[in-house]
Amino acid sequence: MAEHNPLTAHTLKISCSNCSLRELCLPIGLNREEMSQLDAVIRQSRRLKRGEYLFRAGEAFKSMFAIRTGFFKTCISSHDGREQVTGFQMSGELLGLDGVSSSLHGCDAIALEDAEVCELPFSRMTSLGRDIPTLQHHFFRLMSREIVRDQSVMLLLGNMKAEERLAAFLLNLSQRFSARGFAANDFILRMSREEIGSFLGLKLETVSRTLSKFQAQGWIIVEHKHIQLIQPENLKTLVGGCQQSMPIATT
Amino acid sequence: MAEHNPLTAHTLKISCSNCSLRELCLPIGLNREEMSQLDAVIRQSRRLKRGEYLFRAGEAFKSMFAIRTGFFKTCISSHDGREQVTGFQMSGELLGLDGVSSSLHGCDAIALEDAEVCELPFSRMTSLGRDIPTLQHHFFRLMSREIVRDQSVMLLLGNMKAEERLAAFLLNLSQRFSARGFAANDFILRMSREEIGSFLGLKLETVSRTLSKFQAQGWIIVEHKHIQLIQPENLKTLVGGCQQSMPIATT
DNA sequence: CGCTTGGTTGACTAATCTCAATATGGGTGG
DNA sequence: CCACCCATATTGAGATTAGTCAACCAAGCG
Repeated sequence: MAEHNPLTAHTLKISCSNCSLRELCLPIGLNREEMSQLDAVIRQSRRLKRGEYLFRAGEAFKSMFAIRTGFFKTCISSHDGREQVTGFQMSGELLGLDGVSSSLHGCDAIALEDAEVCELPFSRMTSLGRDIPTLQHHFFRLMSREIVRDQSVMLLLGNMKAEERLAAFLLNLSQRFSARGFAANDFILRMSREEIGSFLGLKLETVSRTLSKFQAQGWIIVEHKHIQLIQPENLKTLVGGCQQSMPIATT
Repeated sequence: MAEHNPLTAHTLKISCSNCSLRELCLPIGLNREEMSQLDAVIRQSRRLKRGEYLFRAGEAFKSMFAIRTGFFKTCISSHDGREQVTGFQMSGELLGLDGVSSSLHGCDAIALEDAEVCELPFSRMTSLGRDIPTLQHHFFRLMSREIVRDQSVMLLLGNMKAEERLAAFLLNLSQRFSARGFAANDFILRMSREEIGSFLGLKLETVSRTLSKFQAQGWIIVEHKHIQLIQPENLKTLVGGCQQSMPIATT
């Protein structure tokens, strides 16, 4: 599956030693001096317990957050209480990019399990970006990647049927877990059926039914939140046709 | 309707004299010297005829484009030919922000009427951004605003019914026309029913039927592409509950 | 160990899609 | 300038999908 999968969140490649993700620095080619400047800007990590808010829609935006460990959801809510989950984020991904536009956070970010994040103060990052062009460019790319991701979700929500959405969702998680060195075909869902449904534009019953259907077909095994992909190729066939056809650079 | 309406595209506030949108420069407070630097970077405008592609998904990304006149759609297509319109852009708005992430354009941009755009070479804009912090910051805001817009569309596609989507769509157009000094309640649609449907995640027949229903209720008058909002307040009530509840800064 | 929350399943309903027939208008070429 | 044609839009009827409501079950937690 391509890296810019419909559901992939922006991958963080700027983290540094403070975040114990030092290796991810190399791709953007910072030298030792620049690395230490970056280290100086990144604040010590913050711990959250399951269910805790990292930030809420409407709060002042000062920082982005890089996830070291844990699993998050972001969501926006409408006046009458409907909630739309806009994404699920895991370690190595970045939260809060939407806050830049208005200096207010545009969504809630909630930990779905105990988590640890690094805070990246935005103004210090941008001024550092002026000294380190590769860093600045990298930031633009991260934001742009989020736009691309969102548009793929629009494709999903606008064009795909329930089964296709679920299949795309499972394959996306699979791909992201495997990119982090976890098993691609055997993982634990961190979110409820309702949250999956909200993200995919489906009701929780439909999510549940569709998972059962996949299981009945022998494609997956569902044990509560424990999912095993037995025939991921069938899921891929299902999604195949409705994926984005754009040539993708794997940068 | 709030400025960060579900469907509002990023508004361009960086244009300058080359684009004959000089007044829009002031909000970000560039001085005379900075303005002329910006002018030097912006390329002469390019004209497109209706139906022409400004860029295509997969093409090398070198520039963003500011729309001077005309009306565009952006869309992504899936392997099996389904097309998702991801947005409609009008004068003063910016196209191409999604190309930064992979150095390839992520969508097609097609003129829905004869149009004129300014080209903003990306690398020159970013290096200028390093000299002019306000400009750099403004770019981050524009990209972030696009993320916020996309997420509102996700809310729309994930949670709203056909009537709510159409109402939100009409009100959004109304608000954007009026922001440009055109009539808020009397305008011409530049796009087909099918394109509206693709954007809203509906079939063209549903779009047509829903418009007819609004007309039967006396809320609007539909004459082909000519739309008049007679009772916009009823449309607002319809959308009211499902709008984003986030406190919005009007910056 | 019972309670609460989350998940599954079934029967029914409502919304939207699909297919099809029919209009309508704009554009083009004679 | 007009007539024709094609693309676009409207409307209807029936099929299909997903949503709703409700019952039941299982798990985790105090």
